[in-house]
Amino acid sequence: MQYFSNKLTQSMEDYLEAIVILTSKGKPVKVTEISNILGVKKPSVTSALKKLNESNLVKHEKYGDVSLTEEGKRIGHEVYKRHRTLRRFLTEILKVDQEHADADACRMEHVISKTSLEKLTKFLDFVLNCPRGNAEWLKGLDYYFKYGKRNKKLLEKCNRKE
Amino acid sequence: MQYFSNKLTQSMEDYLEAIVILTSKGKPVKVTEISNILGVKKPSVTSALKKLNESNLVKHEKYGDVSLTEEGKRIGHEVYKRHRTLRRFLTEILKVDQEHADADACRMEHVISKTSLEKLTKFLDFVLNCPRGNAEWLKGLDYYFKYGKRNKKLLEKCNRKE
DNA sequence: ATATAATGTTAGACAAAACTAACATTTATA
DNA sequence: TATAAATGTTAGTTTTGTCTAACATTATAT
Repeated sequence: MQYFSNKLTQSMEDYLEAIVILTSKGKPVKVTEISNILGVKKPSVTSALKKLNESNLVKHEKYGDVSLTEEGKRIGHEVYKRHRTLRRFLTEILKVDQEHADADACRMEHVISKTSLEKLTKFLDFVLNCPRGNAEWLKGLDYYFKYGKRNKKLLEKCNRKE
Repeated sequence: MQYFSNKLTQSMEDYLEAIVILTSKGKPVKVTEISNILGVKKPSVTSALKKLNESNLVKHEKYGDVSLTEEGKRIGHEVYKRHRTLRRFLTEILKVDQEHADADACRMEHVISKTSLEKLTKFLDFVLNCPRGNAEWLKGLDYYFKYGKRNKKLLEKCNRKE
């Protein structure tokens, strides 16, 4: 039995997330691919895998393929979900380009609290699955991003007495 | 002449930000206070100040008070502004409590890109300085946060043909 | 089947940023 | 003003996570 309560470092979370992503592609996960996806050299990967193996988050034998334990999977997926939520906010609400959105999500995913992430998720649920009112509102936002000022037409609608 | 293009580490940004905040209180800035505000021991502060002094971002002589150079001020204020923007989003849009909002902002401020931050700023400008339409929209969001579902009354309004 | 390429590991160096313990200086106080 | 308390520094250790160089293993291809 082991205690997993000790928080993982950002770096270790990155490794787990990368393995989740690579695993989802169906092919066996190799050190080199992790190295590429994370932009670190291979010895760094070997060393990280050793640690994660000792923490029972990763299964990896010398020269072998890499896979996740149940707990590793759980954490990796969680991190990846944080990533997707943040990226979704950045691209769909803030209209940040893919590049920046991904890079930012990749760093913020390690530091946002559970509390804030839950709220962000709700926020996205609310805004993006809306019958109609918010579509209107989002249109206004798009316009504001594009032209730096409010769309008069939409504005009038808003101001008008109901 | 010196090149400041080399990115500062998160830690060094934290020190500059802390000094900005302490400076704004009017009293001379001491090592101990920086130590308290950042939750590190005093030798860590001394050592950080030494580095920042060498990079011409901080003025600090042995046993003396701490102050910022122009460049240090510039960077420190920038970081602090990022912090405030993020906190504002977390508290005013996501309704995250002060504690979490501050902690999260404190970490995210170092990793969010300029691009995303600018968009976030615009977003807040748009949403929070709105004549009326968005106030309505925000009310809906508040309700959704509170009760986990949409307010029927507000919803009807949204759906109704205009 | 063997040489070569690709892949993976080991060992050891290094940097950042924290820490503790011990010492130095400054400030406050009796 | 002498001494205690508060404040600050130095030296040295530790942790984490990189890296390079050299070596080991596995896969590929003639």
